[in-house]
Amino acid sequence: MAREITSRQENYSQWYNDIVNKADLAENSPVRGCMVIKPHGYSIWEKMQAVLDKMFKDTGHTNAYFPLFIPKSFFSKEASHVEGFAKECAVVTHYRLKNDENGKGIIVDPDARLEEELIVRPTSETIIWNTYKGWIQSYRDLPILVNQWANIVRWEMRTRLFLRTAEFLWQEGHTAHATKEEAQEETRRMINVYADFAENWMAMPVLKGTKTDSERFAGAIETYTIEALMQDGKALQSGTSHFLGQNFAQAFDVKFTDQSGKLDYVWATSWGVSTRLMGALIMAHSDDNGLVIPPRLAPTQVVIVPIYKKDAQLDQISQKANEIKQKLQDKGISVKYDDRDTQKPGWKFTEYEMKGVPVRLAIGPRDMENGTLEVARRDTLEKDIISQEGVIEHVEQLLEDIQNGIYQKALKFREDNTYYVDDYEEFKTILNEKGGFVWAHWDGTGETEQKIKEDTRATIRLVPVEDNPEPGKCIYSGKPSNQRVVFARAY
RNA sequence: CGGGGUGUAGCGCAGUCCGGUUAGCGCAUCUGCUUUGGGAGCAGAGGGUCGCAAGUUCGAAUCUUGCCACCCCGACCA
Repeated sequence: MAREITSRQENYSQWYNDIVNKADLAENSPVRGCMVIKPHGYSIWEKMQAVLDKMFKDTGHTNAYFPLFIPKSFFSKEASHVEGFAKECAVVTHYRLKNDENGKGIIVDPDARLEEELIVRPTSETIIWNTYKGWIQSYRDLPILVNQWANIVRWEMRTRLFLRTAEFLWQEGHTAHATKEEAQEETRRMINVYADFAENWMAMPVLKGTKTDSERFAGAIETYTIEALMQDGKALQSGTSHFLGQNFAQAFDVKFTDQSGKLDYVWATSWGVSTRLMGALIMAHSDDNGLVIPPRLAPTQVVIVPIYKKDAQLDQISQKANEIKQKLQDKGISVKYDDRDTQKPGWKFTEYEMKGVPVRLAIGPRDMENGTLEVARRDTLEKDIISQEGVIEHVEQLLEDIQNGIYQKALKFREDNTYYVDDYEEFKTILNEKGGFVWAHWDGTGETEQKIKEDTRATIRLVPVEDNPEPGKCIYSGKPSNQRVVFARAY
């Protein structure tokens, strides 16, 4: 069989592209930097959405929707926010096309220039806080706990499917609170929701912490992040939660009267995860045979493939397969019975392997005689012959084992690629030759952070939030350091 | 936006240096027969503005100029 997926060892980024392609997740579109998310890829995203949405609802949030377009003037109201996003905004300047008088086809009508140009949202803080101004007068109006599922546009120079595209899908939570403490608590609550999702659903271990000044969200006081380690030793920021202080309330003049009758600005948070999680999912678990999806996010958890020569055999096998399918579905397991006669069994095996279906059952004439079937697990590629009698319980257990197994595998990988380093030369060597997370002391200055970045291309992924930080000496400057921070090269 | 590379059938490529039959090959597609426990075999068939535009020439996929797109490596970023 021809090897169609480039191995990770040979060319990691080609491997990634091959997985996206062969697993039918997404493809490039005619529009530069934008992607078409294909049905299989979108199904996985929908599973993620469903789980996250429930988690948001369970923590008291409600969905709403704000416009795609933001008046340009809104942007200039929060200084650091503008600075952060200005360079990557798409701008709508006209509202009409017309036929060119010189016969050159459709052109932008120069008479249809917008009085105020519109920004295609790169994030929605400004339009939301402009709106919240009208919603909030009193402490009785607070908190506001709103989330929206939306697309946003950030005009990126270099794009990669899922990891960085000009347009992407995400959710953005935007909350308003009466007190600083409550907003800070919300910020931490949501980063914990993300960590919970990453670990228990995506089976992807993450580190939690805060961002340094240079890596912080434009307009935030504090940014919390979850960072995962990919198989090539690079970190991937997988979700962020921001404590915005009163920055946006001040910019948009959103005040409320508190219980003592005093007027104050409202406290804010925002938090988001995006279709980038798809990239994380791929690079956390997949192998040289294709995608590996954690069972809890797999659109199809079990596929049943019949093997037969004669139609009579197929009828018999189908009866058994449908029976098993029904029983599995009764347990809440999603099952596909693939009885297409247009593809051969071997073809189907490879196909579902590339697409990452966690469990495959195969039933052939021999099985029908023996009362058995073949069960194959995607993560380890192990195959077993089991009795048809115990198949339901076996599959239920197997799905749990796979979910747990790939988490443990990813965790072990992270542990094997985590280093504690106190010597700068060793620090550089590790980042150059191995990658991974490097815990090292840092003097807390932007200068040092910048120098290390120039030297090694590694950035501070996060500053761990620790109760009893261990002080030391900065790996670069030798100056005193409060605690170790986590360095890595990142996506 | 810098450096490198590539645009030829749905996909992957050869042909381009050195211009010259009807532009090929593999995979995929379609038809037929045989097959079916890890991407089946044989036979046949269909499918092309050679990225776009202009130029040189009797003649351009091939040479010249300009443009566009995509990929890889940097800078910037979720």
